[in-house]
Amino acid sequence: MPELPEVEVSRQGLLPFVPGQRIVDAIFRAPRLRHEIPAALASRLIGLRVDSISRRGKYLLFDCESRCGGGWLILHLGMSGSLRLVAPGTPHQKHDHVDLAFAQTTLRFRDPRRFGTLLWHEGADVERHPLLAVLGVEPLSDEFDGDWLFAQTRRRSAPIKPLLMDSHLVVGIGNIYASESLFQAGISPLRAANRISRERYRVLVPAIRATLETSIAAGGSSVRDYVHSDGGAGCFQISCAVYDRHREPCAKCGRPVRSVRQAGRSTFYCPHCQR
DNA sequence: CGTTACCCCTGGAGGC
DNA sequence: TGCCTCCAGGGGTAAC
Repeated sequence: MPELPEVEVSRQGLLPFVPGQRIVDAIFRAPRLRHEIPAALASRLIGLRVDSISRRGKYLLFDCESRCGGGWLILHLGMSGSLRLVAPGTPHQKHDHVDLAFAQTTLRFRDPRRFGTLLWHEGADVERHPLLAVLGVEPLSDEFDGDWLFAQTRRRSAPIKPLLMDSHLVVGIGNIYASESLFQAGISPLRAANRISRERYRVLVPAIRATLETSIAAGGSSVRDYVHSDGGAGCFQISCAVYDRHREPCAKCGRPVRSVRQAGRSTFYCPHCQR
């Protein structure tokens, strides 16, 4: 489920409850998610205080006293991961793979498909972790603007849509918001990135930013429900203009939305409104 | 170097 | 009801 907005909203949901708390227990019920979970990780974590929670792309970064002998817990929700805060002692259900227990609450990670990731980085410099060091710019940062993306795509002949999803270029834009942003900007997802004008990139980038920020704001209004509920990601089913609307009428022109496959992922767009 | 195919895994939807 | 196929909001790696 999670794209950047879901990860950010999850982070915001944890902020009032987790930072400042000490890990009193760590339970790993699966030997591995995407990566193997070191057998010694639980004992390494117990006793450390979570000082802050930050985000890089779709990774959540838990600062566990990293500047005084600790390190960073790196969490990626993958395709089907979700976080919840539950009362201590709450029975776990299927696919509840990780518990981080604090004095008053337990952070529980559920991930049916196990594409998620849990990693430990010893020491303070988490940005130098191999998986983080190669990441591109944050889409909500000032650095990410139309001129920058135009410059970055001069030698890229791939279609723009899979490029927007390339985390080595820009992080956090997943399959839904890539389609939605391109629809808002009126750009065909099939168009080669190096055949899009600077002016159109100056429309696309704000469209991406607006799409992500709108979604964060919508999720943010129900943050408590999200992190505290055991329901799914219902609050994130923001109205999509084209995503998952194959053959439905386009909101702008009424002609049918088309679905195509690009780099193994479904793309939705309006052939009439997007060029 | 840039681009794409494949793979990891479980579950739900729909066809027969 | 069961069985099969396909699909799913991610991303690292290998091969072209």
